[in-house]
Order: sequence, then C-alpha cells, then structure tokens
Amino acid sequence: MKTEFIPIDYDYFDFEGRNYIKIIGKTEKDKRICVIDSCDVYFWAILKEKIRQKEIEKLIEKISKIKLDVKGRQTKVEKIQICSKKFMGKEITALKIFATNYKDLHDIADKLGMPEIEKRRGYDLGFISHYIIEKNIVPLCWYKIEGDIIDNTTEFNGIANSFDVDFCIKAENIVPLKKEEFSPKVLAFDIEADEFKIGEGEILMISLVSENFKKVITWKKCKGKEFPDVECVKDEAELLERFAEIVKEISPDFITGYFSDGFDLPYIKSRADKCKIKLNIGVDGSSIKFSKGIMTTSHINGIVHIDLLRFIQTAYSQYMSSETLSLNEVANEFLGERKKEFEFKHSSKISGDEWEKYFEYNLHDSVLTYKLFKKIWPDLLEFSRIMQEPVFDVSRNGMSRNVEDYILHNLSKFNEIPEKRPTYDEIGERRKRGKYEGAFVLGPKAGLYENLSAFDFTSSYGSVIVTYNLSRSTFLEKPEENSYSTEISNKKVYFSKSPGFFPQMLKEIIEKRRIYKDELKKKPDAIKRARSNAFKLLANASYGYQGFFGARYYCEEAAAATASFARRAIKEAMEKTNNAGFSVIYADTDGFAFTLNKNSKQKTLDFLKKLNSELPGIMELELEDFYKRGIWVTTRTGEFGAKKKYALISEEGKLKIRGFETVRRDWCTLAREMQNNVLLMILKEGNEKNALEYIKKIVKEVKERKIDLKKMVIRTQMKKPLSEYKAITPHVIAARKMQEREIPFSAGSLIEYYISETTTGNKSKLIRDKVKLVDENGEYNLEYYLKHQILPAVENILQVFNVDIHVILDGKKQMTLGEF
DNA sequence: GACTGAACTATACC
DNA sequence: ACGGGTATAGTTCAGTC
Repeated sequence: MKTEFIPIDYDYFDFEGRNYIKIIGKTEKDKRICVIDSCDVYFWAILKEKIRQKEIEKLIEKISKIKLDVKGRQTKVEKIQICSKKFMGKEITALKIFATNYKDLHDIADKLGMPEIEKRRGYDLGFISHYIIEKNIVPLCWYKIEGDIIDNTTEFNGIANSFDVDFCIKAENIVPLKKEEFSPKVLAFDIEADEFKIGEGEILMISLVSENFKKVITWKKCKGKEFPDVECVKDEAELLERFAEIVKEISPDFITGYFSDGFDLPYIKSRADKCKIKLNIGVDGSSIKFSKGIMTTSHINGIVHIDLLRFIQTAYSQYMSSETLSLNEVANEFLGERKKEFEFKHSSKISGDEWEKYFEYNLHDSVLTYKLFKKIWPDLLEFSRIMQEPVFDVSRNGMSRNVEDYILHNLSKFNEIPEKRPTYDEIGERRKRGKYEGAFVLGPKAGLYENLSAFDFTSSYGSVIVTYNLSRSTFLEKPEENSYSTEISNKKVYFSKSPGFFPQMLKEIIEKRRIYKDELKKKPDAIKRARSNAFKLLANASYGYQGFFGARYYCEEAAAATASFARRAIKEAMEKTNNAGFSVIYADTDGFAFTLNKNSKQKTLDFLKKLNSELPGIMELELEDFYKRGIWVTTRTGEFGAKKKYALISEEGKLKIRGFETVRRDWCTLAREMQNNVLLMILKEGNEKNALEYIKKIVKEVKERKIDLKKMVIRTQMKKPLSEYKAITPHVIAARKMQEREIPFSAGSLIEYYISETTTGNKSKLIRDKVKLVDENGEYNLEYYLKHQILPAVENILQVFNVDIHVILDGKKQMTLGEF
C-alpha cells in the first residue's frame, strides 16, 4: 500500500515492551489515516577525556549487561555504539546506548555512575519529540508512505480495529514530498451555562460551526416555536449525547474554542460525568482528557483541540492593539466583527422571546471562533512546521519553549548532543540570581521638537547575539585572547570567536526572516506572512530564552553580555549621529530619535548608509520614519524629562503615542480621549492655543456633570486571587463588591468601577471608600475626576509651553492641601 | 490628625 | 514556572511629629 499523507496528531503506545508512534493524518484524498511506526530508542553517555580504547570496551561490556524490571516492563541495553559527537560545541566521545523502552532511559541512565562517564544526555525529550528528530517526520508536512494496511488484522493485538479512521498503516518507508497546501476540517464550538464555575450550572446550549454547517443544540424553550439552526433535545443529558454524535459525524481534524482549555471542555466533561454520559469522541473511543499544570489543558485523542486564546496569548498579544484578549475584542481586531450583544441572566429569569437572542448569540460566538481559526491557521501551520512539534503543543507553548524546540530539532546539523532540562534545584539557584543590567534609556529634555527622524537596530538583541557569538557553548570560563569581551557588573566576560550552534541557528533565523519578509513584499500571501512572522518571533525571543531560568541552554553571562553589547552599540550610534550635525533627543534600548537640524532627508539617509557600513557583524540600523513634530514631557515631579513617554506625528499626520495615559487601559476613557485630542492638536498645530480651549470646554462639561458615567469607568486587572492582596486598593474593593453580589470574576479579570461622590456620613479620605460598581446608582466624584484623571493627563503636556493648567482653570497656582 | 516615605500595585516600552 | 530588564505613577500603609 502506498499513499501520500500529512501528519497532524502524534501519540504513542507500548506493545510487547517497545514504543510505537501513532500518527493521525490525512491522505491526499482526504481520508483519515493512522500510521504506526517505530524508531531507535537511545540516549548518550558522554565519556571523560582521554579514556583509553581498552577501558571503553570494558565499560561497554559492563553497560551491555544492564537489565531493568520496572513498572512491569523488562528493559535492557540492546546495543552500544561509540560515536564522535559534540556537546556544548566541544568534540567528545560518547556512547550511544540503545534500549528497549524510551520511558526506561532515565532509569538506565541512573545506573551509569561509572567514573569514566562524564554526563548522560538525551533521555528527557519525550518519545514524540525523539521520534520526530530520529525519523524526521515533521508535523503538517507531506510524505509518501509505504506499508501494510493492518485493519482487521491481529497486529498489535488488533489495535487498529479500535481506531475510528479510514485505514491504518504500519509504516515501512516514509519519504518527504515538496507539497505544502493543506486545508483541514475544522469544527468550532461554544457552550452557554448557568454558572461560571466549572460544572456548577447546567449547560443550556452548545453551538457548533463547521464548513457548511451551523447548529445550536439546546433543551431550553424549544417547544412550539421553530428557530433557524436550533435543534431541540429533551434534557441536558441528551444535549451532551447529541454533541458527541455531531462531533463524530463531522469527524473534524481540529476542534476549536475560545478559552475552551479552561472552560468549555472541562465544563462539558464535568456535566457529562454528572449525567453519566460517556463522551467517546476520541478516535480511539476515549473521552476528553485533562492535564493540569498552571493552566488546564484539554485533549481529545486523534482530534487536535486548539484553544485559540492560548495561541493568541503567546504568538500575537505583544503586537495587538486590543486591551483585553476577549473574543469580542480579538475578533474585532482580526476580523472586524464583534460578538452579538446579549445581557447575561440566569436561565430562570430569561423570558420567552429572549431565548432566540441567546441562541443567536451562542451561535455567533462559534462563527467568530471558526473564522478566527481560519485566519490564524497559517500561523499555527508555520509554527508547527518550523518548531517541528505537533500543533497541539506549539499552540500552547510559551515562546521560550518554542525557541527550545527549534534548537532541539536543529541540533543534529551541528552533531550536537542535547543538553538536559535543569533540575528543580538548578532552577531554584538560577532564580535566586539578582537582575543584571539591561537596556540603556536616554532621559530626554522635555519639549516640543520639529523635523525629526528615528533609527532602529533590526532584530537588535538577536543580531548582537550573532555578531558577538553569545551563548552557553561559546562562553569562556577563562579569559582568552582574540575573543569577544565585555563587562557585566564589574566582571569581564569572554566569548569564543569560533561560531557556536546557538548563534549560528539564530543567524539562520534572522536570515530566513529577511528572505520571507522580502518575498512577502513582492507577492504577499498568508503563508509567507506567517512564516516571516514566526521567524521574527523566534529571533526576538532568543535573548529572553538565554536569560530564562527554565532554559536548557540558560546562560546568564550571555544574556547580560547581550544587553551590554547592545548598550555599547546604541551609544556609539548616538554619538556618531550627534557628531554628524543631528541632535539625539531620546533613545530606548535599540532605537533613537533625533532632530535633523539643517540636514535634509536625503542627507539623513546617506548618513544611515554610512553608519551601517561601519557596524560590526550583522548589526544593522534601519530608518523608522521621518516626523513633523514630537513632544517629550517631564515626570510628574517635574524634575526630569520622562522616559518611555512621548508622542510623534508623521508627515502624513499619523500619531505615534507611547507611554501616555492615552495608551494605558487603567485610565478612564474621558481622560484618555481628551489627552489623545490634546496631543493631536498640539502636534498638528505646533502650539497649545486650541488645545487649551478644548481642555477648558471639557472641564466645564465635567463640572456641569454632562459627562456620561460610562466615560468615567476605570478598568483595572486583578493580577492575583482576591485573598492575596496586601494593599486594599480601589479595584480590590470593587472586586469584593462583585463577590458579595456573586458576579463572577477571577485572577485575570478586568474589574470595572467608578469613583462616586461621598454619601452623607462618609468622611473617609481614601479613594477606595468612594468606589462603586458600574451599575450602582451614584454620581461621579467631581473632585476626583478633575484632580486625579483630567488634570494629570494634560498637566505635563502644557508644562512644555510653560502653561500652568491650575492658573488657567482657577486663576491661581495649585493649592496645597493646607489651603483647602 | 497631618504629613511623608516606603510598599504595593498596575501598566507600559523595547 | 512556563522569555528579559527599565520606567512611570497611582493608592495605601506605617511610621513620625
């Protein structure tokens, strides 16, 4: 039997003590296929230097005799090879020790306490990763496979017969194909339940959306009236059974939800248990499975479950403008569509005609989730192909884990043996380390500037790591001549000039990023965009990776040296810029802004070329833009120019605002909108005149209570469980009020409240004692909003023009508390 | 009870 | 526990006078 196939989901099982991989994939004819394969199982024993051949042979003989009987398995060392390998860039001799079962490698490694053995490595990758590396069967890439069909046979105790697939193949030969296109079958779903806590309320309805398929299943208010796309069942138990049936009927490659790892699937399972319903939706007939770490992960055998929220969190959130990652905001940003409006009520309080709206709301959530999946699919696909790990894992891993997967899957090009994961104690030690010196930030002189430009280092920290060869394996314990050297916390560190595998891999990542970015410019498509983006994210995360305590290739010295070399680079570039007749106004980490003075744009570009010709290695500066005007303000105390706070306007009139209250979600809408308008007026017009009139108008409206309470709402995130707060802040009070009223929230929720006028008898000076929830009756606190929201938002901006806003509004300087 | 600096907290920048 | 360090600023807490 021969067929083309694309691997989607990986699993493994043991048969007669050996490991077998089970890949669920699709054929070119869109048949679901199960591929069973195996690979060599081994790990490495790295030998100490200068061990003689005779001693090695003795050692091999000893190790060959190792037999284990653990957990009812009999494992033994089956074969040993002597290999010339590299570990941390150093040439070493290693024994490749083959054994029966991957899960026992750790136990065998524990038996290798012989003095000739320096280190044991390569037993902690997990069997699936080990298999992918060993056989090079990369997820979501096409292969041609040859092998016997084992359906209706007794192979592996007839395991194939229990899989709900079109056919099962025992692989004989697998070769890669050039083909790339793959459009999976996707099913999106969403549930509505009465209680927020998992399993505590009844599931009222479940919506399901796939290609040419949409449906709401419900057992509520179904009699009599007919609703489009709504299927009625008898009760919750039947609802759950119908859900399982439809999943099996549609038989998707992917099932997707939004926060479905932590909500929808756990809820469904919990209710199914209560109703005594078996949800045998896995291809092997198994139910939903959960693994609980810091976050719950929900797994269905053979159908890849993707929680879009998890992937968006790691891959996108950094670059998104949404203030929360709610489905509503994310769908709006990615698709330009919002959720339907529906006011939540307990089902017992929903009246007859409201149900139809509820059904529509529920269905639309699945529609949005389905569309989001389709939109994000190219990124999931490319992440999986580039990291070479199953899309299930890649969609949930953080960026440091993605960097690590990329490294582990590319080590063989360097003949490198993988480093082990740090132990619990090692992580503890690393975490105890204090901070090292990070980025350089130039404090600006507050003011309004005209005719500006900005330069940035492209993939700044990444190109520093490549240029100066900074990594664990190139770090030199002792000073060496002809090495890269810099000072970190009064200590000199040295890095070899002989290219290390980490910087080399990163160099390739940055090059690929450049190539795909160029290709994308020439002929845009979603896959190129995703590929370019994935390499960009990898490049940006690799600096953080080397400084991350959980990393296999952790190297504090490399991380600190990266920051150090980057500081040097930006300072040198700034100095040259000043010397060339420009004036640097501000700098942060890897970019700086300056006024052109008498230089033309062309001269600026020529100067950029000259700067670049003088930069070492792959370091490169690029033009960010030219700006008509820019404003920098002082800190609140008024002593210095504030860092990380400025606004620029491009020649096309586009604003670039950083750090101001406008971009902070924990300020009320009124203050943010007003500040944004003030900045726009000032930067457009070059003076404060109109802005001042505008501010006066707003203040008047506030005093006359003409402002909608909605614009006064303050949103603050709960960063931890309510009980863990030491300081009782306004948002803690708001959360306590929510708790009393049984409004659901948890760590991570945005808490909404406003500051109200004091009721009679409340003499407290604390702001928290004036906190009211949004739906609580009351009036906004005039004094608070003027003094704590409106004025602070514009005070420092006007100070640039030597205008004291207090004088303008009250005719006198700001009163001290004593004067009140 | 007024005042002040430290502690706690959230959020942004790159 | 699930990249890093740098920075601003608000509110409360705890101590002093």
